[in-house]
Amino acid sequence: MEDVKVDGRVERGEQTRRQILRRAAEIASVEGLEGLSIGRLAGELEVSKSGVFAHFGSKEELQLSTVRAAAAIFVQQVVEPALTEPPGLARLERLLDGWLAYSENRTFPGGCFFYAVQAEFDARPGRVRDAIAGYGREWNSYVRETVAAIPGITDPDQLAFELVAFLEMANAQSVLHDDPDAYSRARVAVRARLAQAGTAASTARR
Amino acid sequence: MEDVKVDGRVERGEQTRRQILRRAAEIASVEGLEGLSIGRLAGELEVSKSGVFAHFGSKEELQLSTVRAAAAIFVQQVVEPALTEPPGLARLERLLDGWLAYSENRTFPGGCFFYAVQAEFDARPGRVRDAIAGYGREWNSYVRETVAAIPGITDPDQLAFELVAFLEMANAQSVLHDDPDAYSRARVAVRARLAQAGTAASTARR
DNA sequence: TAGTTGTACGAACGATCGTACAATTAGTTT
DNA sequence: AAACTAATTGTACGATCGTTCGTACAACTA
Repeated sequence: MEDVKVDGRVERGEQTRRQILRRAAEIASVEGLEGLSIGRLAGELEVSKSGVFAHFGSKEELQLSTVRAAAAIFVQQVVEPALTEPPGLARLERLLDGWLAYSENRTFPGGCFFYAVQAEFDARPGRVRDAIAGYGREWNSYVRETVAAIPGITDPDQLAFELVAFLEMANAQSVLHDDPDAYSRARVAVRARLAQAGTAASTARR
Repeated sequence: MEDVKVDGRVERGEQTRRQILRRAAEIASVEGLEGLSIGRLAGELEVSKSGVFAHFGSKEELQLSTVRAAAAIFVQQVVEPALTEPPGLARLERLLDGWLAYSENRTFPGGCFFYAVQAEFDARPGRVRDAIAGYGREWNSYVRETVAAIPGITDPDQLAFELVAFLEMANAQSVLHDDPDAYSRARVAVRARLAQAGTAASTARR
């Protein structure tokens, strides 16, 4: 085994850091990354304000670390389960179902973390926006490639655009209007769209 | 003519108020309704902080007024042009095109005002959220009814959900990634989905 | 002309923001 | 046990937040 940390001090520090970031991601999914305040975070976690601050050195770094932490949770919750399926339609369906479950289960109390912070930072320049946009591109291209691995798909870019649109719409409607039906509408939309793409593919194959 | 305001004082006040709200809606589309600060607004408009404050009495009231002002602009920009078309497919297409133009033209510098503030307030209770949710419901039901007015449409709720999803996705992608192609993808998606609904309708009619 | 109303202003309020720095505690190494 | 190191704390700072207050002045009414 490598990387065995025997130093109890840094061990404790890393645990504190993890707790901070977990709570930070929860708060940010509801109040946004600007709504995140170091003082409030410290109060809720019952640690000192300077203790929280020392872990990151600046508010921007706290925001960036929060985004990274949320991305790790997203990958674990949505992307990794889909990787157990073989490439193709099965993996795509698992991916989309996983996303809807991730949103519906309120992995983050405010619904999808990235929906919230994307809308918050999409129009203001800076490192936080760049990080969010980077993860967004990664997610888009992962969906596109998963779609493209299905035989007979003609326009994976277009199809990925539409599928992701259904997911985000479900999240938005559910959180804003407390409407659980949004998810079933998204599932209906996904199923119909994939069926359409499937028949188009088999028609083109003739 | 009714409502003739001859009082130059309130006339001047209303004009100031309009200027404040126009700028407030612009700022909020980029920085959010919480990013709106009375001091900053006063600074940019070169009026006093207390002058701005006096118009609304509280920050929450300023936010509510800003939402109402943005809604009026939205209606004028998107809803009203569609009303010149007769109910049916023509009106729906005009409505969706109008929405995409409203977003693409950056009527608000941060893209669609309601996309921004919806994501900001969707998970926190209060009067601002209620107002935003109310306008969201109005918009959804207006799209649904416009869809339902097309002969042969079977599930207007589902179709409206999908169409609005394409619009919001285009706005989100365009603003975050500076990707103008997002709008053409949305237009492709809308056209294909309407064609699909149309053929389903004519098939069912046989 | 005298009195009243409405808008805008400047100054100040307590609270909270992010940040800085020295002191302290806990754990590791000699 | 002493020296050292890393995590955490307490105190303090300047800036900005929303809000309150008394005032100035223009515009209306009588």
